[in-house]
Amino acid sequence: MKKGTRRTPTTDAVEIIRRRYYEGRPERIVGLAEAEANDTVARKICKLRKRAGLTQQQLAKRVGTTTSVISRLEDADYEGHSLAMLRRIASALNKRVELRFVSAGRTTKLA
Amino acid sequence: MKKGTRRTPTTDAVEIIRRRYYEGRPERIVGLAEAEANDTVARKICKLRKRAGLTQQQLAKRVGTTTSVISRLEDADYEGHSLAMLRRIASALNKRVELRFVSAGRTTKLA
DNA sequence: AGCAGATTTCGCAAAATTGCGAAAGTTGGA
DNA sequence: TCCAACTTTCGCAATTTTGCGAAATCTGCT
Repeated sequence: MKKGTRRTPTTDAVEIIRRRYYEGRPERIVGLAEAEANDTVARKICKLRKRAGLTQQQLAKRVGTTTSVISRLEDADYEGHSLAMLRRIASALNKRVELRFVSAGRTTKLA
Repeated sequence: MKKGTRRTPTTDAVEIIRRRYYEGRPERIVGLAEAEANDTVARKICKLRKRAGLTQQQLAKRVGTTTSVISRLEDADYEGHSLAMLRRIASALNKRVELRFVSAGRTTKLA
């Protein structure tokens, strides 16, 4: 990569698109980020809990909180998940949170 | 799985261990969760940013925040990452956050 | 219908994270 | 060494998430 005078020149397609769409418009990024299905995290927690054969109350006890909190976390509209809480839940189920930044659009395949 | 009278009986090793160690001791779980290398998330962000050839300031602009915030997120000792912020960062780099709850200890293999 | 267990919703206080600017500290090159 | 760019640290306000209990809903079963 050459050190650009103004800015690193790019031949990267996604980078070009990004510049067109988001540069100088942080709101868009924030919006995008929010919009992107958190939904999934909520469902994951829910499925995980059910798969473990636990009620919200039982999970709450293990996590060290209450049912209302668990319920909130499992709510598809909830957006406020913190890594800390996700980890607590994972630990309570003998799991571990794995985080990955993958190229937009692409879905990671597991072996 | 049979429906247990009191509680679902288990032959699952990790589940047995979990019961011995954590049941009724939510503090332990919280502790474990905190201890578990957040470190990694910080490094991921840092590497990701550098790989994209950006300075903290440039990333900050894209994300819609300041350098001090980025610096904090990249600090290995920082534990307060929120999914919302991680997503904003991912979006700013044309990526997406993928979250997974994997069995403790096991490392996921990619295809 | 009536009951017991499970989940959701409401409200508010406490705690934690983000926002932001300024100052201090680092790093690399001229 | 000096300079410019980059990163880290500090403090505090603003916003957000968690904690928690009570009441309202929902579900499945008899």
